[in-house]
Amino acid sequence: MVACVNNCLACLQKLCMHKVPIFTSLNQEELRKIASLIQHQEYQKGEALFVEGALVSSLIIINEGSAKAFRYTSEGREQILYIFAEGDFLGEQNLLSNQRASYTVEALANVKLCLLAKQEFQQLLEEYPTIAVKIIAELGSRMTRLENSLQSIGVRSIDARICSLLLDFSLKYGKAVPEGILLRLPLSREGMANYLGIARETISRKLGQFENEGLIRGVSNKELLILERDKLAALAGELG
Amino acid sequence: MVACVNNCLACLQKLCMHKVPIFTSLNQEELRKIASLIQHQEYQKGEALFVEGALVSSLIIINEGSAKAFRYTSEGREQILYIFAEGDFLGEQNLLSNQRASYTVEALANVKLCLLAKQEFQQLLEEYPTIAVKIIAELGSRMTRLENSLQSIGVRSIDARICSLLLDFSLKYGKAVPEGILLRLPLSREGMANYLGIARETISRKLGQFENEGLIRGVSNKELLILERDKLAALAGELG
DNA sequence: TTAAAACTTTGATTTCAATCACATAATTCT
DNA sequence: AGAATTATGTGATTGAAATCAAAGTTTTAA
Repeated sequence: MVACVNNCLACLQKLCMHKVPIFTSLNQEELRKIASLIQHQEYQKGEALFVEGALVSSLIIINEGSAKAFRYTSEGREQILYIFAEGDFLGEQNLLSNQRASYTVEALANVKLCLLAKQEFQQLLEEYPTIAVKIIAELGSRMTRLENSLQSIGVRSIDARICSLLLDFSLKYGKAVPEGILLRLPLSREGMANYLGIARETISRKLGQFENEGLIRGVSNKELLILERDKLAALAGELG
Repeated sequence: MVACVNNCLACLQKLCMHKVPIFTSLNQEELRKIASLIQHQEYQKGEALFVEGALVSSLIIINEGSAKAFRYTSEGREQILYIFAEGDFLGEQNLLSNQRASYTVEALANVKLCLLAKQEFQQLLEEYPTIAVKIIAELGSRMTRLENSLQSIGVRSIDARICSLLLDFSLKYGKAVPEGILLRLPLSREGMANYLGIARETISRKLGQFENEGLIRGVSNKELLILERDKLAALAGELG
């Protein structure tokens, strides 16, 4: 018996539920129950998980990979609103208030998703009210992130905004190495430009400038090394 | 008896609870119960309801007046994040996830507040789980608004951003009059500049330009008339 | 493996809003 | 009311990033 339970636990560890904070209040028994309700899907890089205006019918949890959420501005530029990574969930708005998706979400790399159907999700909320509180908390922190973006996009100095972005990425995608922080960029130059609302060429130039100043070093196109984290933070204005 | 109930109902109408969507699922009996828990406060124009970093101990509902939420950018500029109006609530993050306030909130005019203490609020959530769902829904729509701001601030054309702002304001603060929409601005020129992340002088110039073009007419310093809503919307890029 | 397509860098030029400086208007205070 | 303070408007100048243009580079696909 014990062996079996251990076995099951081991198998649960691999599931998205363990990566997502909204389920942390549940015990093993409950998690197992939910696990049986979860569906899986995979998308290739570049595919849309859903598009603006869609009615999303499941809670989507990212189990592997990452995705960007964006809309088009009136100028036709793509404005990126969020980068979702492993453990993030999305689609909750559509499930709880019946709104249509307010942005398109597209895979930045191949992604594996865990899906929880609307009905099951709503039932779950009734059964475990603590989940609702967790969701409110998570939405709160997501709002804080959005507020940060809004603030940093409101900063006029583009240098500061780019530094903020690099530091942001370093927290999520960086690995400490002897020389500094090695960073695998989730976005292309164009993507970063769209995230910050600036021109692609400007990112290139600024990154080049930072490299000349010895703050960073380009390793490959998609990887860079942060050499002087502190100076970068100072440039960013200690915003985070 | 009936008279008494009517009386009580009449009195309830005046309370903030009726202005705030999170309580709409409750019946009269329940509302009355909550009403007894509510405290009142008033702030003068310019006073801070709370400052960034504070531990807010109540759910705050705006019963009259309006307030701005802002932070300082690394450049020392005030970046406005939200304008709260009658019926909006705030402070829920601090109550549910014990975070400190991530912005300062300051009265734009004299405001009357209804306060619901943390304990009572949490108890309420347990008693009426539907309130949690309402809150999630409301947070969702607030996020949508933030996303809109983020998108519109990401729009490079400043004309478009100003038009968006005017149209936004017209929905909340505008009255239809024969000539168009009469708008009492909740923010000064400087405030608008801080909301959009641009210079005060630029707002002045653009507003002047729009007036020359016949899109708007300045009535007084704080009031303006939108003459050509459609053209304004076209300039805004139909964003809303 | 090469060809094509997509992405990136770099340079030259232009544009538009920030800044500076000051005049004018509107509020607030006593 | 009148002075003081604060907010707003306008012109001149500057500067930084957008745009345009074109050459490299990397990735993808055939």
